[in-house]
Amino acid sequence: MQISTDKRKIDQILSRGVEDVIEKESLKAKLESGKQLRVKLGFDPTGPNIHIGRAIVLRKLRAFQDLGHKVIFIVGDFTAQIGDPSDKLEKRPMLTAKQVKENIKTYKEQVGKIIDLRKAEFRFNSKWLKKLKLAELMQLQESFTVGQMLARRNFKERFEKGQEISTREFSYPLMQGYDSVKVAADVELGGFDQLFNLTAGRTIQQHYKQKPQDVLTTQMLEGTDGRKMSTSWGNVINIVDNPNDMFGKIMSLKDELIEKYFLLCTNLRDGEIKEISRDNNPKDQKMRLAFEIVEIYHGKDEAGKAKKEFENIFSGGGKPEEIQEVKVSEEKMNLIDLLLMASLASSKSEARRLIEQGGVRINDEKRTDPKGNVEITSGMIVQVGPRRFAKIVRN
RNA sequence: GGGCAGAUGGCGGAGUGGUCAAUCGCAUCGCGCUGUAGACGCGACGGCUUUAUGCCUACGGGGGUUCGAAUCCCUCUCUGCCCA
Repeated sequence: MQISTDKRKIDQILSRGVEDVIEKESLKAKLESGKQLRVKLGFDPTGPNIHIGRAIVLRKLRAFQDLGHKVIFIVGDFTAQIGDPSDKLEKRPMLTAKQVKENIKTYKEQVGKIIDLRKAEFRFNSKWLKKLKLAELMQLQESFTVGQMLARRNFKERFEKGQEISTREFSYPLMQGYDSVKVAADVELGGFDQLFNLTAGRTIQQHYKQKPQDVLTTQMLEGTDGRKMSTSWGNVINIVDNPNDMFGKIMSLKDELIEKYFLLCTNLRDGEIKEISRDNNPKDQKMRLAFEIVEIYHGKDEAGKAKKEFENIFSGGGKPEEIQEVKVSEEKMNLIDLLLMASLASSKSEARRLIEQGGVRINDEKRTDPKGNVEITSGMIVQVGPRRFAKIVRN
């Protein structure tokens, strides 16, 4: 495989969406040398889905691959169980083997949406970490002191706040570093929150008489509401989200984040992004952004459809093309029960509240009587709020 | 091993014997407005019903005191800090 040393591409790799490079000169020289590099990236499958925040670094990995370098993707199936303390200001729970297995199911497929797996190494770190003997682990532990560990910001904060830190959490960076040794990485990528783990890899490689890897960290992407992107916050855009959801979530993005999303999540050139943000109001910028991102993961056709759907429902107040159908056998039903049956409310109290607050419509007609009965006709549309629909089908 | 502090709703965090289904903030949901599911404003936000000064469940688990406990006592579990 021919290695590209195109200066502009290298420059782009080292700058766009990049937070920090250690050591920049070294990495630049390596890239320009024309030698094939071993570029490592690892994800712990702590959840079943990869979101577009994590995709940033995957896309960066892809950029290395496009230059002809060897890409090594590591699934942290073992480390996921240990729990990476990096991004948490609280203790990270350990996952069970079963949970991890469940999460891994579609991982390869998701990663394959971004990098070319045929040319990549795809590895599981349980393969070597599981076999690690206690004596070996101790040797590994010898490479770090408690002081060094506590220098890390989130450990320090937790320590000072009097929150717990288990020594198990100290082992995490050691294992990640050991991965680097095992795959003999020249470069490791990661989100900026991974900085400590990544540089730990350098220390550990040297401990094992390898040359320390260079480290490239990418910028972190906030979730749609401006807070850290996190599944538990519900502000996450997953790369497997269906086109309509993905489009809609991007439209709900905080205005201040538009340009950042363009830079980190799309392939548009820097200049083009500047033009878009100069010439359009935030809504239209977001329409474009949403289109670009959906296109990356679902293709142009789907992106076009999602755009239309969005305009139809939200700009036009229409209904979606596909509405979930609910089968009903009664001729007449209490409105509350109908909402429950259609999963448009999770309890009777909630259903009642929705009705009283004027959020419920049947065939576009507002219903405000919580005790009211509804004549069931096949094909009738029950709507809650602006965007939740169900189609009733008699059987 | 000893001492001290703590465990409250999805999260943070008030509340120290009745007026507590529990102030407030975040998140969520509805309505209005609009540039959209953005921003802003208003409202709701445990469940159930006979919608009521109604019933049930809930303030880490169990037991007790009391007419009455998230609040007091005992005990268990978990966590933090300090001493050894």
